[in-house]
Amino acid sequence: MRTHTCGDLRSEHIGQTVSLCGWVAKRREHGEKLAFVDLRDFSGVVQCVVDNDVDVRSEWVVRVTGVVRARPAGTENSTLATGQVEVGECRVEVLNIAEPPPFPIDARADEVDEGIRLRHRYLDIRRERMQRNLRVRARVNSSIRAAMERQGFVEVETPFLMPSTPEGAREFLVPSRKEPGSFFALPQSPQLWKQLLMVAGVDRYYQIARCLRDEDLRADRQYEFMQLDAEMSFVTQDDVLAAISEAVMAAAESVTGVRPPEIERITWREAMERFGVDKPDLRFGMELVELTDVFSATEFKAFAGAASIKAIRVDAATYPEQAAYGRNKLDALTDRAKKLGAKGLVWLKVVADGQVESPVAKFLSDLERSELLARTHATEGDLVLVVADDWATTCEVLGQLRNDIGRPPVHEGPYRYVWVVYFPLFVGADPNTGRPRPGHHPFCHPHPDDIDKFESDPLSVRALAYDLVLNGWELGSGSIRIHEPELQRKVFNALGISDEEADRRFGFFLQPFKYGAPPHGGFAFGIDRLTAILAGEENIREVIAFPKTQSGADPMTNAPTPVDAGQLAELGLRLLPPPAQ
RNA sequence: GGUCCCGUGGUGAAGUUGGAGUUCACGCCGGCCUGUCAAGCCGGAGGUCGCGGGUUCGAGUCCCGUCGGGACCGCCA
Repeated sequence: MRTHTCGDLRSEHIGQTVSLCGWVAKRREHGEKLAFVDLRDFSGVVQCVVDNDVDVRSEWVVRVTGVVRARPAGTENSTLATGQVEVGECRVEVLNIAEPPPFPIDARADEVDEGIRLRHRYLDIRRERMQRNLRVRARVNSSIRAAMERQGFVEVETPFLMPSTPEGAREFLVPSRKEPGSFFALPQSPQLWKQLLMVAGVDRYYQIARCLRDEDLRADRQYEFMQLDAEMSFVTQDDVLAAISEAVMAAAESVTGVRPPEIERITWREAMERFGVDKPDLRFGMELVELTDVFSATEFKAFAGAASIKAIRVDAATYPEQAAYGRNKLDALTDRAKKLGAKGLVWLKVVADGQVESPVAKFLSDLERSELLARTHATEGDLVLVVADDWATTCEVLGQLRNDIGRPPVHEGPYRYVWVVYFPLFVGADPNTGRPRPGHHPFCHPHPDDIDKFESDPLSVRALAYDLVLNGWELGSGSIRIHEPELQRKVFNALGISDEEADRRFGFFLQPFKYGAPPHGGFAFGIDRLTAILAGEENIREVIAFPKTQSGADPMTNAPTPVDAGQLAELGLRLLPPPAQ
C-alpha cells in the first residue's frame, strides 16, 4: 500500500512519487484550495500539501500519493526531521474515519492524567514517546539475547504453572480444574528451574522471563515484569559478574550508542559506610563521614557512648536551598530521621569563623567542633546533619536523608552502574525464633573465608551474593549457590531450620542436588527498570505497552473482573461473602 | 494495612472569606481564509464540579465517608 514511511522522507527523495499511509496528525486549512495535512505513522510526521478539497480530520486513516518536493524557500520547518521537504500534488484516499481522540496524540498528552492514557492506551502508543520507548525496549531485549548467545548461553523456556512455595513474594494462584482444591502458582522467578537446569548439565542457561509477584505496585514495580534470568555452572563470582556486565553494557550501548565503562564494584559494607544504602546512587557525593572517635569522650549525652556517629554535609554551593533550610524544614528532617528509626537528628549550620549555629552547639567542645568541621570539610553556609545510633541505623538514616536531599531523578545522566558485592549471608533476627534470617535466600554460598564464623558471629558472615545498581535503582541480584549438601545443612542449622523442616519445605528442590550438582551461580535483572532508565523515563509503566495502575487494575480492559458462577463451580471454588461493613 | 497529593465541559488549568455552573487555553461543530506548521479571524455547542452523606439560608469551596489516579512506607526471601 505504501512506498515509504512518513518519517523517512528527506531531500534525497525530491522528485519521487510516493505513497504513504498513516493517521492525520493535524490539518491546517487555507480556504478551499489549500490545506496542509501532517501525516503520521510510527516513523514520524511529514507535511502533505492538498490543493483539492478533501475532508480529512484528526486521526482519520489515509493513504496519500504525491510527489516529494523541496519546501518553498523560507517555509522549511527545522523542528521536523522531514522539515526540508513536503509531499505535493496529493491524492488522498480515506481508509477509515475516526472519532476525535480523547486527548491530543502528541507531546501534550504527557500532561494528561495517566489513567486516561491507560484507558486509551492504543491511542497513547500512537505517540512518538511511546513508539520510541517500545522500540528502546525491543533493542534492549534483542541486544541482551545477542550478548547471551555470544557467550554460549542456551535459551530454555521454563513452566508458568508450578507448585506453590511459601517462601518469598506472594504468589498468583491458578486453581486446578482436574484437581479441585489444588492450585498452581505462577513463577515469582524461574529460580527453581534454572538451578535444576544446572544439575541437568545445561551449563549456561538464560531466559528473558516473565515473573509475577502479587505485591503492591510502585513506580518501579508491576505485578508482571521481565527479567534477564541466567545461571552458569563451574564458575566463580567474577565469571557471573563478567557475563551479566556484558549483557547490560551491550543493552546500554544499543540504546545510547555508547558502551559504558567497565562496571565498578563496591562491597556491601563499603556501600553502607559511604552511602548508607545497599543500592548507592553514585551520581552525587554527600558521602557519610565517620565521626565516632571524635566524640569518644564527649560530654554531650546524645553522642556519649553511641556505637556509631556519622554525618553528611549539605554543600551550600551544590544545594543552596537545602543548606539554608529554616527551622521548620529542619524539624521536618528530624521527624523524618525519627520515622526512619533514629533516636534523633543533630543539625549544625556553619557560620563565619568556624562557628556553628545549632541547638546542641553549647554541648560541643571547641576540639569536637573543629574536628567535626575538618572531617566533613564543612565551610560557611553548609549544613551538617549528624546521627548517633547503632551502626546500621546511623548508616541507613543518613543514607536515606542523603537520597532525600541530593538524589536527582533516576533517568538523569550520567549512568552510574555499580556491582555491590558480598552482601551479608544473614540479617537481623527473626522476631519469633530469635534466629538470623537469610539476607537473600537460604541457598546463597557463604564467603569461603567466613565459614568458621557461623556460630561465633553469624551476622558478619559474607555471602557470595551481589546486586547490580544503576543510579540508585536496584536492577537485579544474584549469587553463587550452595551445591554441597553438608554446607547447605550448616546454613539451615544457623537459620534454625532442622533437617526435617528443610526436607519438608525445600525437599523437591534439594532432592535433585543429591545426584551431582555442579558448582553454579547466576543472576537476574529487571529489564523494565533498565529500559526505563535508558529511555529517560522514571516510571516503568512508560516502557510497558499495557501496564497496570498502582491499584493493580487495567483501566482499558477493566481486569480483574468477576467471573460467573459456572466458571467457579468448574474449578471447585465458592466465594466468601464480602467482608462486613 | 498506613501516610501524603490529586479529581471542575473531550483535554489541561483557574475558581479569593462559603454567595448564580463562573473563567482561560486547547480540542470539537459551522463560516471565512492560497504557505501554514501545536496556523489565523468570526460564530456556536458542550457540565451529575468523581460519588454519597453532613454543616449552612446558601457548598466546586467546610466536615465525614467512599470510588478512581499518583508518590511513598509496610510488603517485594
